[in-house]
Amino acid sequence: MKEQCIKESRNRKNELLTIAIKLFAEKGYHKTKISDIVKEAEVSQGTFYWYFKSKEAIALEIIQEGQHKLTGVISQGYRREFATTQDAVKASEKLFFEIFTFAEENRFLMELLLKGLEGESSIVLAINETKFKLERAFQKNIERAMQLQMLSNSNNAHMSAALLMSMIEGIIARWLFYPSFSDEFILQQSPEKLAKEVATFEFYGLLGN
Amino acid sequence: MKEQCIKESRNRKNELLTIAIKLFAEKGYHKTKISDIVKEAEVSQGTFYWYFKSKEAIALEIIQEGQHKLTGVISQGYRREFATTQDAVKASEKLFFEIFTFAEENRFLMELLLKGLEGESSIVLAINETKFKLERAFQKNIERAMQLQMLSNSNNAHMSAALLMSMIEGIIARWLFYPSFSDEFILQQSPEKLAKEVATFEFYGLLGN
DNA sequence: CCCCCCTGACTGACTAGTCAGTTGTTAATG
DNA sequence: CATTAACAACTGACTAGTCAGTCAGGGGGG
Repeated sequence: MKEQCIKESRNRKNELLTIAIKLFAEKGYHKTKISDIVKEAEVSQGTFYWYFKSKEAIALEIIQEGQHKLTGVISQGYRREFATTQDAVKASEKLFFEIFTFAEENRFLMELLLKGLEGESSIVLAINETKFKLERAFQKNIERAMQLQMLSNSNNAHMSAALLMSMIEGIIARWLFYPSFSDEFILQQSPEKLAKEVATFEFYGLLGN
Repeated sequence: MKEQCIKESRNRKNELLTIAIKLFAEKGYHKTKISDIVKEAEVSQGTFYWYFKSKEAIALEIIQEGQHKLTGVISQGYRREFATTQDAVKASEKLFFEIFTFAEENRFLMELLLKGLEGESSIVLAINETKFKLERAFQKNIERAMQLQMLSNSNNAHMSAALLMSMIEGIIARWLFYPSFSDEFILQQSPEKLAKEVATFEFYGLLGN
């Protein structure tokens, strides 16, 4: 009975979270009213404030959940041992594939993390922290590859990580959030295809392949 | 006298525009109040509405001005004739240098164009249009290089343009808008250095150079 | 006297957050 | 078994603050 109660309440909270993620992503933080959220959840406004201290609080909870999930995805991708260039490209491709798949499955969450939420500064901070962690993971990976002599030491890991992260961000944004933006080309691609394109570009640039 | 009058009024309008650009970039669209803008311009709120129909209107005017300026910068960069790879890299570098310099000189405007303004949908639309035009210019450039046999036809101009644009966006954002983000590394770079790094990566990827 | 530029107090809509009260369930007590 | 208490989950009308946009009026040049 008690179990039942707790379970029920968990669901309520999750319902609210899910709806909030969707609405924030669709309409933006400011344009999403608490009244919109509770209307869609079919609860009263008071109920919202039973589960969340404020509008800012629910946003932060969303971001933190997202950060946790995302870091889980990329933490798999750390390089451990030497590999051939071929293997390295394949490994990158696999990591990108996983990121793109995650993005596709968590479209709204991803939209929030990448677009930014434009809310209170605490929210912006939390989002930047998430991006920062991701970028650092890429950087570590590149540094490791340099140590292992897989990449020339003339590479700048910081810069390359930033460029890589930018590409991933940009492709996901064009792919998922801006239909009608890139002439519907990127829109139609599968995660596999996108991962392959990005990984190839990452290693070989315009001239290679 | 009339000249004088018109000139004066032009100045007022420009003052308001400049201040609005700065505040929108610094605090975001929603957090910038009309009262903030007029306070800094030392005019009354009524004056603002003498020059602009609404808050949305001033934002749109800002975006459109920015779009015009920016397209001016990149329209120089169109490729006309065949060049060696070396020359192509140099040309890219020069274009990026110009874009980065423009960004540095128009920091706030650039921040608005890249970060997005999160305002009314008409504003978002105008911004996306601007980005779209830029990306198309890159694409045209790449296609031209392919026609001229400077690049392999296995390149995907659409995709490459998107990746390139993403890199530029990302680097500018890290460089100008997020101090403390990238460990102060990118922050300290000159436009020349950044242009060189991006151009190298563009052509050679991680493996090259 | 008109018109351009400007004033700033005011209004009205909007919305995050509150609160007094309701319901239903479990637990303790006599 | 009835009674009481306690509490968690929920309700929705209400408040208080915010802010885009208005308007009646004022000066000064032509």
